Amino acid sequence: MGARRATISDVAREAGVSPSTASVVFSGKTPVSTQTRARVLAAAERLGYSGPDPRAASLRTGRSGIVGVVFEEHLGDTFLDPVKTVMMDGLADAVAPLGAGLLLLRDHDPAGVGASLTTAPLDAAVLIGCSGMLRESLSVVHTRGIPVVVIEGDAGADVPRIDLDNREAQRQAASHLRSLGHERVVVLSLPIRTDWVPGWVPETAGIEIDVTRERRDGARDVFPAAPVYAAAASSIDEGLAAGRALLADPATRPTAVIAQSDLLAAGVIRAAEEAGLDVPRDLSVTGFDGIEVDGLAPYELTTLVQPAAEKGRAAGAAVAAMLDGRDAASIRFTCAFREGNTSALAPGAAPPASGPVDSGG
Amino acid sequence: MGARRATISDVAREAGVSPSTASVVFSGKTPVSTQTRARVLAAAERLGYSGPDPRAASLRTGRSGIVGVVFEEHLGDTFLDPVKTVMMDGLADAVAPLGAGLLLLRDHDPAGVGASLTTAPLDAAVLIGCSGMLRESLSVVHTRGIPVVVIEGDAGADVPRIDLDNREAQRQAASHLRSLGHERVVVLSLPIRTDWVPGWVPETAGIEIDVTRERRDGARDVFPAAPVYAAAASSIDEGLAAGRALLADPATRPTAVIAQSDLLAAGVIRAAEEAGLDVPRDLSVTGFDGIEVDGLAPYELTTLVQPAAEKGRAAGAAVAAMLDGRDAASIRFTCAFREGNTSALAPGAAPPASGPVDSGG
DNA sequence: GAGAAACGTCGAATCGATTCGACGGAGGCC
DNA sequence: GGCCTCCGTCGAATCGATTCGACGTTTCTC
Repeated sequence: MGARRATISDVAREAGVSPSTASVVFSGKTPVSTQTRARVLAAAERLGYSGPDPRAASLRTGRSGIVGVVFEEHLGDTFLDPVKTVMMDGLADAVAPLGAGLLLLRDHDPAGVGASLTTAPLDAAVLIGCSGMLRESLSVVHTRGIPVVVIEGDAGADVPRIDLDNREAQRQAASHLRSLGHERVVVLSLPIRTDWVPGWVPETAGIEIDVTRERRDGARDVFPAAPVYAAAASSIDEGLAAGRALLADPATRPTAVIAQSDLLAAGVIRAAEEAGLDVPRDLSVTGFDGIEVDGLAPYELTTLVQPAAEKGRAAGAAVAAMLDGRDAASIRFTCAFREGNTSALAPGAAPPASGPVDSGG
Repeated sequence: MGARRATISDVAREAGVSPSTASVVFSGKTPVSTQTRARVLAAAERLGYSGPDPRAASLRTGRSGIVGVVFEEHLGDTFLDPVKTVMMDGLADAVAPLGAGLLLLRDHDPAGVGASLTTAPLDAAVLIGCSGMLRESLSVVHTRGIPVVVIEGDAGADVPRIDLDNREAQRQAASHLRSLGHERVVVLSLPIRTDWVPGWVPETAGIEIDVTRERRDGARDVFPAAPVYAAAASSIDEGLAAGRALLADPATRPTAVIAQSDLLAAGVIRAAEEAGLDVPRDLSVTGFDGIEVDGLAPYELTTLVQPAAEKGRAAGAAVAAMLDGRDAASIRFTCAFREGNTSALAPGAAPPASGPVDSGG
């Protein structure tokens, strides 16, 4: 009954060796004779000892084998986004060899309690696209002296970051549309800040979320006057709702929509179908991300393929480096333009003189 | 530079109090005079002390604030399944008030290293549908003396489990189909074991995965001779591939497919469309889960709606209870039958005498 | 055969905080 | 005014493992 769990000292005593020797048997950091090892293991078996207590070990070694991943949203919302899912997978792969696991953290802790950056035993932290609370999270992590890497966000000079050439990539898609003769183009953007209600973005409004701003800028490089309609999230449903709004008035209807995510683009295509428009004949739509959107067949989005898994892996590698005492470089990944069948000549436009776009090669 | 991080003793010394008092200021477990608190906080501020080291605290208290969630698959595969995603969300909600976070763990650790059940500082563990490694995981957890909850899996008598009335629910859908006159019915099942290659399941084959077996049994209660074709995973793509196989030969083609997940069902519907069949006129399809399948409109699946978020929350509640020293009861949730527009009278069948099914009320 | 190197084991210090019984002083009661 | 209570603070023990220099033995080398 009152059976306190066995400790390594108990095992050592049972095996007739010192605690240090027993410890070494489990950690393997120092050679131990075969018979000693066997004796210790047998003693452990007898006592039902299942290896060193991770809590005690982590106090001594200063390592817990835990990498925190900080999201700003509900987990459910996060994992609805295939890009994040794939990225997490890459991240998990990359930290596994470190002997580390991923701890899910929300930086906007509703209750005030809850495992958080402040109280979790972390070796390192990965912040994902948290533009809002980013500064706050960073300062917590910083005063705790925990290595940190940021994916898709600006964290200041000395924090390695992993991001994309959002602006350049989006510019490429926009050029593609321009070369197809499009002029009435609308940008359907991701939220411009957290808790954004879908709608047109006033020119005077600041765009707090980096990704959104960068992609918008890329589109504006080509279409300086393109209005921006921001959705509340990246999903087919949001895209559908936004698409309905954008396509409602035939008089002002755009000939092309530059969506900032594939899911939004898919929603716009559905909205177009609803409105009796043919994609791409009546409306061109471009996406962003390059994921497989279920249920979109036979459409293949014209989109920018981002290396999501690579991003995750790079973040993991950066964490590994910092844990090793080396310092990690920031990495900027490049998206690949992929032409699908959702973009075509603008209605009434003449075919372009040259190739449609500087898409590759 | 050699700036060692400040400890609580440093803070105490700086504030002119004892370490115990300083500790209490941060934990709030004992009343402290306002001025003492202020002095300690000021000292902490001065020294850049960001609160007690979680590692040390967890050694002393025996609590780490971490709940492990064990999957058997790749994270990416797991989160592809909306049911799991939603469940995780419920779980996250339920453990947050405990001050706990979720640590993602794969029980089948490829490298042998990697944070695992054995080495992570866990307060409790939640095992999800891991039928294969389940026993092994359980024994690890058990010798470590960690409370554990199992979702969708049999873990023996003294482990609380959260699951569904899979068999009864599936039987309900099958009855529905029978009452519509269907006789040539095929079960499109989830994998029958890990690493399963899609194909017909021989009658002699054992079904290792509980969910798969229970749902099959439910279907067999109504259609004892229904053949079973098992997919390799729950996804639209897998459903599509399976659907193609099932519908290939017009001579043997079923009039109804009982799919064990909504995603599989969606894939079958796509396959039917490809084959020029009308759903539900030529083919009825039922799903399981009751999630929103993107891109399936205008179809609304006839399916069994399971309370996924509730399951997660229940698991969290069970964990909370066990951490409190109470013991947690097993819970079996009930699915709700929902008739959509993907099931109809079997081709050439007479309308049923009574209502179509004992669906509710 | 003497000295050196190699190998395995041991001791003792240490990681940083928490906890609980003890203790001292201030205020209340009779 | 003396005694009792209450409240806040302090000491010291403890949580369980790791680490590294020291210390025999044994084996190898010249």
